[in-house]
Amino acid sequence: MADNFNVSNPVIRRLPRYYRYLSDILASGKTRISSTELAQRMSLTASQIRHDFNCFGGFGQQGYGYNVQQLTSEIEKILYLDKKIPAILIGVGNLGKALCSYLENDAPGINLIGLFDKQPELCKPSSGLTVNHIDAIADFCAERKPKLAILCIPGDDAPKLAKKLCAMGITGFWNFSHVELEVGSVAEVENVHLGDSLMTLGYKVNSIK
Amino acid sequence: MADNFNVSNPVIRRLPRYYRYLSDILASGKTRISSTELAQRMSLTASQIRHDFNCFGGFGQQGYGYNVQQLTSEIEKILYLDKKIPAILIGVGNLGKALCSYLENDAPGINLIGLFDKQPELCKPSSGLTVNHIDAIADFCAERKPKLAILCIPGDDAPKLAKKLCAMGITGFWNFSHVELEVGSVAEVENVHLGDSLMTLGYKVNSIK
DNA sequence: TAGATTGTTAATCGATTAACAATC
DNA sequence: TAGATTGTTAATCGATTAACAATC
Repeated sequence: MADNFNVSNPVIRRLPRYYRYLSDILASGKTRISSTELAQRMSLTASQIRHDFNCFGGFGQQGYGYNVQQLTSEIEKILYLDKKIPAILIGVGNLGKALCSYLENDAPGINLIGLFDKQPELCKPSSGLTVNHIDAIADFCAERKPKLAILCIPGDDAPKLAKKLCAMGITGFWNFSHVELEVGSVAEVENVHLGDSLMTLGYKVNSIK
Repeated sequence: MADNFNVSNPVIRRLPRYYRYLSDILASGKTRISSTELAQRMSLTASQIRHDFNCFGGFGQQGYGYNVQQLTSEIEKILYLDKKIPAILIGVGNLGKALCSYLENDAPGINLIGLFDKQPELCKPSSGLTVNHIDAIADFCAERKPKLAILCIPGDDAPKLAKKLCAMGITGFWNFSHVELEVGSVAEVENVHLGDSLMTLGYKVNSIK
């Protein structure tokens, strides 16, 4: 109902997790669920769940709870999973290939339309898409108008390339390079810093008494 | 100096980022830096930086700032990057292979000692390690005592396997499967939910006015 | 109607920021 | 000594939790 005009980052980051759990619950055949039960399953508080859902208008019914089907589909809409964002992937190395097969199968809200690499002849395209030379990217963007770029390239090259891609109409980056992009407010950036994630885990494992 | 006895999660999650930036600054030849300058570079507040560092005892000097070399090495110690945690990787598909080559080259604080798959004969080991059958994992753990497991397997199999691995002495999971593990308090879990990350980005990109 | 459970406001908690005395 | 900048405490801000009236 209401649109995302006042939604905090912590809430946004919880939405995909709600969606995952609710999809499973829906698949299990359950038709209704209360905030209390969902909270138990997800290790959250019922209060937080109701609070979160109410950012978007409230999908429940007093005395009943939430209809699983309806709630799932509402969150699906909030996350725009029905719309498929056209995306390109740059850097078809090991990681790039892994992401390709994920994106072509069950990735949510995205449509991979182009692959690019500095040395396309070295990349065996396991996917249906051919790998283009990176110099072809400007023409490709002008014609096909991708909105999202997935960066699987070495860190040093990433910031410069990102800036260029912004000028070509890219408004979102899924960044797997090990550095941070400087794109100001013209694009959204989601960093997947595997090194940071691993160091955090290492810290915790080493800290176990 | 002081040990990690009262460090909040947000602080822990910022440590790897500090480490990345400081390593770069060190490599650039700069020998001292103030909290104000570091804050500008990292888009943080100087206050937060001083606050964060003081969780561990304070590494600066009034009137001077921080010695880059010393600060970097302190954070390196805090993150235990000198210790290499012995780790195994399970599921040598596209993603598993990508992580292998990352882990064998420049991954921080980890030492990959074993690879496992349900169908090892189908996995071309691009690395120096051979791929073992997953049934060999118990014997391997008994002998080599890995502490960390990297799960690159389908979601459905992950929770059951994780539980078994806990019993084999694993105390940390780097989880790339799309479900959450239930390991109670016997192990640390760091989830890399690529789907969640992508949905968050999709939400933001679609929300741009 | 009575019971259940939401939607929503108020209270609490924790993290971030500001301020400044300590001190190099 | 004067200037700079930390370490640390206090103030602010925002997110989470608790409480309860609304209502199905």
